[in-house]
Amino acid sequence: MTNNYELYKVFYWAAKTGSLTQAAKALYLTQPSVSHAIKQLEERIGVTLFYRNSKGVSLTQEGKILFSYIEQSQILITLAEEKMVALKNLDSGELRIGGSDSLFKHYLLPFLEDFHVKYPGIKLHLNHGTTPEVISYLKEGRIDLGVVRMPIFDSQLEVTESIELQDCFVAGERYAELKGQALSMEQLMEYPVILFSRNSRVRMAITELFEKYGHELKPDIEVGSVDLLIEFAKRGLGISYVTREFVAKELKEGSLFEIELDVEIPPSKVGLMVMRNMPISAAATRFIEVVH
Amino acid sequence: MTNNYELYKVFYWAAKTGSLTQAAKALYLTQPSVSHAIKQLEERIGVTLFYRNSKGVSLTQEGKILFSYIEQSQILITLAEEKMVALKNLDSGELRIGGSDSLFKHYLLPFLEDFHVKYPGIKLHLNHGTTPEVISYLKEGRIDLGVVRMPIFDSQLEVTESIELQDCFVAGERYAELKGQALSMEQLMEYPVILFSRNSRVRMAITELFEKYGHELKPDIEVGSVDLLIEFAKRGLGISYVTREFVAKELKEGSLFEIELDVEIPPSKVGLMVMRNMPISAAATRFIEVVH
DNA sequence: TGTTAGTCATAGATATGGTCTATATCTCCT
DNA sequence: AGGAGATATAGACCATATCTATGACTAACA
Repeated sequence: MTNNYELYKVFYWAAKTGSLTQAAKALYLTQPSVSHAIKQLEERIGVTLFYRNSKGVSLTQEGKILFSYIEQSQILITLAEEKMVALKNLDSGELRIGGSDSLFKHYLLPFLEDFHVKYPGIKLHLNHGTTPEVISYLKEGRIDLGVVRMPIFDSQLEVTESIELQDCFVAGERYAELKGQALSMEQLMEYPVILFSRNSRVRMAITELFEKYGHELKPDIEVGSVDLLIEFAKRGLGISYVTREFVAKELKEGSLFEIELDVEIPPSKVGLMVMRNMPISAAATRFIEVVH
Repeated sequence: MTNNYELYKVFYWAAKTGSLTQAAKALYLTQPSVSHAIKQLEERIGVTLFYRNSKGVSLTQEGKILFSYIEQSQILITLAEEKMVALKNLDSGELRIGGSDSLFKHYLLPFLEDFHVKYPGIKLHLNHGTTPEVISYLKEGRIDLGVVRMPIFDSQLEVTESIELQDCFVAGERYAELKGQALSMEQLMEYPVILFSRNSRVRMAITELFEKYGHELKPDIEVGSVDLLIEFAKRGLGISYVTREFVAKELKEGSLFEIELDVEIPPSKVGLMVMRNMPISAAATRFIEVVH
């Protein structure tokens, strides 16, 4: 049986209101249209569904049975449509973001707070991982949006640049002697260096910069979180390579100071990645606007 | 939002098969039709539902949410359609018959048995009552079919005549002296008469017959069931007025004998009543055919 | 690296059939 | 009897669902 489901909508309203005329009003149709639709439905399924009275219509035994199914079905469709409106209006839905812990904590946090206050119906899912992991999450469809350090070269991704961050070397009081100087790379490498683990974008960038000048930068200590980089530097275990904006507090209070180099370290940008040629959810679209 | 529900059917199949081409086959449409339908649905609800890949389509986050509702909805419609087919094929449904106990027992029983064996999916509901009760059950829609004695004069009812029954007076051995005679009404009224309760059609018929000849027939005993009529007569409590066909066994075995009158008692027919101008269920239609 | 075979998307022509207006029929109520 | 409701019917119309033909893209493979 290959019925036009539109007929069930008419049936539902006719049964619900007990009147073809009322159903027509509810559906913005004319009474003859409804009459015709009901007749057609009855013919197609081969069962009489309504008694036609002088004051309206009422369901036959079979009509009641049909209605018990169709009513549920129509309610579900109505709920579905309401849900879709909610999703579009950002009253509902979820936003899955991938990125590094440090970017979440030091960069995204205020945006996430604002967004959550403004759209409390949207569930936030934060998935941390390295840049390649975040990219693969994106490609697998496990996240809607990736937040990583630039540059990103991947033709499947659409990247929009966000703020610029400046990385730098910092140390604690133990190395106070280095304050105010501009060190050369060789000089710096005399000291114990603390770097983020190998697979990070920041680590790759500084390693490449040293290589460009013919040096191989090998850390004495390798850690897996920005917090540890900061903590180790503060305690005098060595010189940490960190993002300046992420240690703003420590620099201001003096527990860390910046060590200047005689070469310029290029700034790096934060990139917001989504899949190219893939539709983006309303929530993700709005969040990118907010961040940007 | 006033959507064409037909679009949800297309959406369902596209999501289910993960391919617009496959959905088109399932729906006996062409691929461009499906493509167009999906696009239209997306535009109307303002949400992108599918990722278009080179090997088919897959649901977006929002699409998955919509699908969770629509899937249930479509399943219900499918169940409804199957149920309607079952009703039409008499694999399912119910048949509600109103009538007197005696007609059920002595007249309808074999038909009911046959019908039940042939259509075991149809539930039978037997509602006993007097003729006016049965008629009001019909008008209230509580039964599909009424089985009563003719004649029935009610313009709202459509009556088809069934078999002819012959009522008669019977007595037991105690009144053996009356065997073989043809009594006059006066003679009969000398004996104790046992009649069915006042509101029955049979009682009215015999009362009217006596009135027509200027007699008032008043029973000495009035009972509420045909079984009691028979039992009382057998035990010699009086002369019962019963339907000959219902005491066939007793007449044959000799526990009762018929008392002939010198006037002819007109036979009465059984009528099958349904509401005029009201659709009749498939089950009721079939049952009437079987009985007739 | 071109070829092929599978996706889905688009454009434009077509015709189905849903919808309308006008009117009839019926029932109930005054 | 007449009016005010209800649904049913007939026929015209046009919106739009659907089709054909084609394009664009991707993946797999020779």
